Amino acid sequence: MARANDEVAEALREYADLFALEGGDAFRVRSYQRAAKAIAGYPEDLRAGHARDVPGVGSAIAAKVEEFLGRGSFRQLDELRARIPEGVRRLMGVPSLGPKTALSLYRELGVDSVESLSLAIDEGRLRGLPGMGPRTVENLRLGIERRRQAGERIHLGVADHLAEKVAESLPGAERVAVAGSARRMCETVGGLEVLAVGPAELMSVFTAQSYVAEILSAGDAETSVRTVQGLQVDLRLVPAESWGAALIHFTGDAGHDARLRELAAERGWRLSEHGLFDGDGRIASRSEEEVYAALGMQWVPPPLREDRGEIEAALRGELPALVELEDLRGDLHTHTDLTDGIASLEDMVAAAAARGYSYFAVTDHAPDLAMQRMTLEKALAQRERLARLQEDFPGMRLLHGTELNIGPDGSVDWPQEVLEGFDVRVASVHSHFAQSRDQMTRRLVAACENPGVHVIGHPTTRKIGRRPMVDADWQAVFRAAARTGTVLEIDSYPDRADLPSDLVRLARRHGVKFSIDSDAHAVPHLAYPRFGVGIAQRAALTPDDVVNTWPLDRLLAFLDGGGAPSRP
DNA sequence: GCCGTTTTCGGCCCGACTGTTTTCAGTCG
Repeated sequence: MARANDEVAEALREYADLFALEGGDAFRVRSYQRAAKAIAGYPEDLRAGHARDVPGVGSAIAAKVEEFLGRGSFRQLDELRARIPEGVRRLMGVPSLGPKTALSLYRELGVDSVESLSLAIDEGRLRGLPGMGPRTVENLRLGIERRRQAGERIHLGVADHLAEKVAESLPGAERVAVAGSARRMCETVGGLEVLAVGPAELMSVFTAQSYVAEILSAGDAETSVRTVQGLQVDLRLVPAESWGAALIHFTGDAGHDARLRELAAERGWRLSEHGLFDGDGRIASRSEEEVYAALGMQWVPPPLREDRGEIEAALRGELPALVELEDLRGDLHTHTDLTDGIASLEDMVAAAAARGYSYFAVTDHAPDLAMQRMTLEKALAQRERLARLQEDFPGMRLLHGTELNIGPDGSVDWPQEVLEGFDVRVASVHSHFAQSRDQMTRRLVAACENPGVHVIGHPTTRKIGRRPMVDADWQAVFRAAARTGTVLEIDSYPDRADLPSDLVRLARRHGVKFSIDSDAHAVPHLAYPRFGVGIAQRAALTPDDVVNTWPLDRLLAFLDGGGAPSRP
């Protein structure tokens, strides 16, 4: 499955949890957690490089990493695993149940799994334990129940929709904004953090909404509810003068925020959601820009706030100029009702023109996806319709494309001479998802090496919550894409979000170029690239990395250059 | 555990909320 880095990171996370369970020093726990996160996000494979080069990894953790790479574990982890059953660690997955409670339940009652906790609660055995009043026990019971039915994190498209609904339901607010992982454009989120400026009554307006299923906690400053879909939404009321500091604090992520507070502390100041203070004196708080500037750094775009080096870059004034939605000049992957879209060619093109694009590719499915009933006659007829439509849209170049199917052996459909008639050739995996890692790698590499293929569509084929990524040696695929000048798609469809940002980051290191496409099957889907741009920003892409920010001439020259490196 | 433009030792981020508690521990973000 994963790169060595991901396995190492998971082992360190487990070690951090077990270490915390035994009451280990909190600072050491944090060191293990930070190292795990840094290793997971490190672009080089640890097997090829030196763990010591990863920030947050010192000699002690480097030794553990080395031992893990050699034999799949390390001594200290083995020892903790021998003392604490796996189920005790999983107890910490129950909301409101942390390491202290987990260990106490295990030591006092032998509770070593969520199931045995459930049983202990039902039998009333928690009563009498220190800190275990009736409400705490009831909250544990509810927490287990909620966790059972809540399921997975949701993708950003669903979160975005809910965020709009929440904002609309608070008309009395002077200002409303979504913070948290949704603002950081994470591909999936576990809940929504909403900030508002407005009267105290907003809280009761909020809890009375029809989308609220349950009130989890309620205070003057923050209220948490669970929605009918099972998603947690936190609303925080913020004084206008603290808006910027609060946005920073609740946007996170936790690591980024902690580093900012350390920077403040180094200067003898204090940073919180209320502001940046020198003693009682307020230094900055009204806007994010003001707070970052007071700390001597550039404003950091939310998608970069992960404590993965952005703080240092911002202090040096060297943050990359991230690709923005406005930079996109076109869309290279869209469908119409000729195959599985629901909008006509004319409607899709008109909507694309309204977005101000300077080029637009229609890429309906190719014949091997038999259910789409594509034929050469239909494709050629569509090409003629597109040519006629072109006359109505002089400012936008219409490109006739196709979405090819990458067969199990890496070949694609349409004969070569037909293929050459298309302006844009996206090739995607639509079947045989369960191939072995070797087969899938060869398949994707072969598609990259096919000179008829311009773009690999939704490269991992994952669907969030429904289908896992295919198994492939991604480094090998990225090397092939870079070598052949094959573009890798960032499919913006929110349940795909494919490539995911961590793979985009890795691919970029290999010199791969990307296209941010909608994969639209209907007119409203043409707005999806805002999610794809979020993925690209999380991977620190600049416009030069994204071919559909380029002028048409440069784009076409790159595509038809068979991968010759292209510079602006 | 990690880390260093006052440091190789002694620091290491902040506040809200809950429940159980006579002043605070645990959890969360």
